[in-house]
Amino acid sequence: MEKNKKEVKNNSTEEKIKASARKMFHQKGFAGTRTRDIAEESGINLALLNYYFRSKEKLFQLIMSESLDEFFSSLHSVFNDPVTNFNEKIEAVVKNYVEKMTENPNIPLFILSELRNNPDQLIKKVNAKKVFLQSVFLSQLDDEIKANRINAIDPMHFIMNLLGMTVFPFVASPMMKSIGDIDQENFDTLMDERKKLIPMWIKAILKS
Amino acid sequence: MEKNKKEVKNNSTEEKIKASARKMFHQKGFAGTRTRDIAEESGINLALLNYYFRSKEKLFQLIMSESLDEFFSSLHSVFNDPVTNFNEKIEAVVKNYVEKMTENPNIPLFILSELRNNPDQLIKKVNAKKVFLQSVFLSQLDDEIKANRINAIDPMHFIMNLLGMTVFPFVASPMMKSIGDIDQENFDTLMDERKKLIPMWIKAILKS
DNA sequence: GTCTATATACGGATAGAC
DNA sequence: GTCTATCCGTATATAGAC
Repeated sequence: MEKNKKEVKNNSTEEKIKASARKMFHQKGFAGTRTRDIAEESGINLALLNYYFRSKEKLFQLIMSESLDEFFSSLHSVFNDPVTNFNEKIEAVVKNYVEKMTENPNIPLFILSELRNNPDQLIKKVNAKKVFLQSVFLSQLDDEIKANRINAIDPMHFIMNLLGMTVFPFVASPMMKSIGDIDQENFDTLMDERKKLIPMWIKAILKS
Repeated sequence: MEKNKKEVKNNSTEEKIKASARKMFHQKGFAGTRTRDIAEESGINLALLNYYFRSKEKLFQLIMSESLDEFFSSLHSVFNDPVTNFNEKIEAVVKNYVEKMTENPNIPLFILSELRNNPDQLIKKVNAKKVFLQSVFLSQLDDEIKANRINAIDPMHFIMNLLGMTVFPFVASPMMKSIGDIDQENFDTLMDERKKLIPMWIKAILKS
């Protein structure tokens, strides 16, 4: 079978380095990762890292940028999908994130801890208003409140609850496993359950 | 006025170094902090850091250990307080953590990101079963469920919701501020509101 | 494009004077 | 106890051969 561009790209040296860099940075952060680790991990020579990406810093920026995209683009597209309704959007966000983070559990903590010292990266990268404040989702939340005569909720409280319930367990997974005395398999099962439960709970909160 | 031991201790060189180390480690983590930064921050000489604490690693372990204590001891004592009831415990935990993290916003992300590579620190330090699994609080949760004939909830889901709603906004504060286009003052106001709201929402979830 | 060897800088830690 | 000066290992980055 002939290889398409994507497949070729994935096998190139450049992509191998990027894949290893992603893995290491996600695991240990910028300061905790050595370029030698990345080189070793990808089986290439250290000099090639600088040949392709110029510096550790530049390579990191690339990974960070892509990670932010991956994390926020799905939020943006779900929240602004014109065809789905309110409930469907909540279900989609939760399912989407739980599955993504089960697959790649280190992304959220990576983003949050690196953002701590460089919050500007996010501001430059993500149009906050379009992602959430002016999203289709938010007007649907408004409609929901009016239609069902339920108490208004500050959108920020709403999103904190939604992301808190969905993302926090992954950010805190070692702590959760320790507190609950459970292993990775138990943890994943719980997260799978939450795909159904969180949307339910979110609705219960709205009605309270 | 005569100074007591605590005050003297707080002014000592040793304590000044510890205070700066705490600040820097909380902000930038172990790998991101240079011993020179700590020395400069505290106005003391770099050599004194090693004189008092032997090594960066040892100093870090000390800070980490104290931070874990601070974070979990309150959880433990609230959850095992024999005189408070179920609702009071929830209110106490939320109030306690919101106030603590408003005062010192970097602690939770510090703990979580450092724990990522050394989960054992937590296991050694915190008796998971006593903090939560065998706590007075958990038996009260059981009673609550039976008495009110509400649906059972896995305790792990419960604690994930409680801590997720309470802790996550602080862990993700740069992201929350960006998404909501708010400043520190707005953020603190929201967090203050959550002291009342989260216990309410937690109850709504239980009844759902 | 890929390698080996190396320049250069940085960070943790200590020796030794005061 | 506190300082200055310095050692030494380590990490990033580059020069230059192939």
